[in-house]
Amino acid sequence: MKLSFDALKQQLKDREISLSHQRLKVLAFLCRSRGHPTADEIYLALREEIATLSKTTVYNTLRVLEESGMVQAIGIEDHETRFDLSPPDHGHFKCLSCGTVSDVPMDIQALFPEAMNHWRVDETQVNFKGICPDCLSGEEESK
Amino acid sequence: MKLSFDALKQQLKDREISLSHQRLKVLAFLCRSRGHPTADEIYLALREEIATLSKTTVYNTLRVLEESGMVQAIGIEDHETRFDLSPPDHGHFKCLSCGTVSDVPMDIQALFPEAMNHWRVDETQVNFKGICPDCLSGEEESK
DNA sequence: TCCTACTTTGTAATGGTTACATCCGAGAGG
DNA sequence: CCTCTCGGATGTAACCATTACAAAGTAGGA
Repeated sequence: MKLSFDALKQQLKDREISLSHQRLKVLAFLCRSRGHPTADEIYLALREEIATLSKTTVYNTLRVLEESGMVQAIGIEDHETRFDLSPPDHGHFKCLSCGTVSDVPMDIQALFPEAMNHWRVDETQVNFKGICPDCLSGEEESK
Repeated sequence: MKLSFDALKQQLKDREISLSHQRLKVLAFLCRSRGHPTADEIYLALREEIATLSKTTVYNTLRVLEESGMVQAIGIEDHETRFDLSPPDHGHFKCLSCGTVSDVPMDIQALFPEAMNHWRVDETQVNFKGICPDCLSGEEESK
């Protein structure tokens, strides 16, 4: 369900964000990344491609992408922000056992109560925590 | 819709958590607090009553209360955890203008997709961000 | 009173994130 | 080519909420 890299490049152009080498790399990594990487994971992975990459650049880039609406910061964890490229039409589930963060398909746009129509909602996040099927079956086996 | 302080004290007893002076004070503060205070706000407020209060104690207490299920940690902000005493039958809304965090009544228990019945869900959080009515009307006036 | 376990306290460390000063590199204009 | 300019990239240092740890206090039981 991810957008293609070329489509993302076009989005950058449309928003008049210059397509620097580093920004394209961060975007490409988010594009091919299955999970929801942290800033540090992005930094460590891209460092192999760009030896001079700075962590500040990763944070700067993520902030630019977030402000432009192309990337969403997920606050499902206590001391780490994860980043998601997908359009915000789903929730997130964090497994407390293995730590994986998965997508949960659902219509999060329809959640805000209509009765509160005097509020302007810019962003909606739905976060679940629990145990994923893999870890659940593992627990049963170990009994 | 908050629980009474006495009911909370009884909950502590039921869970075999000793009712130390500091823990009762933290609980009482959460009880009479309208908003969703941060650990630091709790610390600063209670410091006037307990001069020797340590920040570590506040964090320890909040962790005990959270693990017992009496308090919920809200991760709606980037670098600050807020704490909520109320039962988890509502979402939260953070105003990006004034920073207030409000309750949003809704049935968050029914959110998880039935199709994912192999997942064990322990916790659900729904976080909205946007502009509250007060700030919206303020913006209009300033035009 | 002594013993033991639990709680509180204060300080030091941790670690993700940001501020800031500096450096680089591409494009504009000469 | 040269130089000027400006946005982006870099690295270091700082920030700050949170946690680890060790020491000191406290309550209850024998």
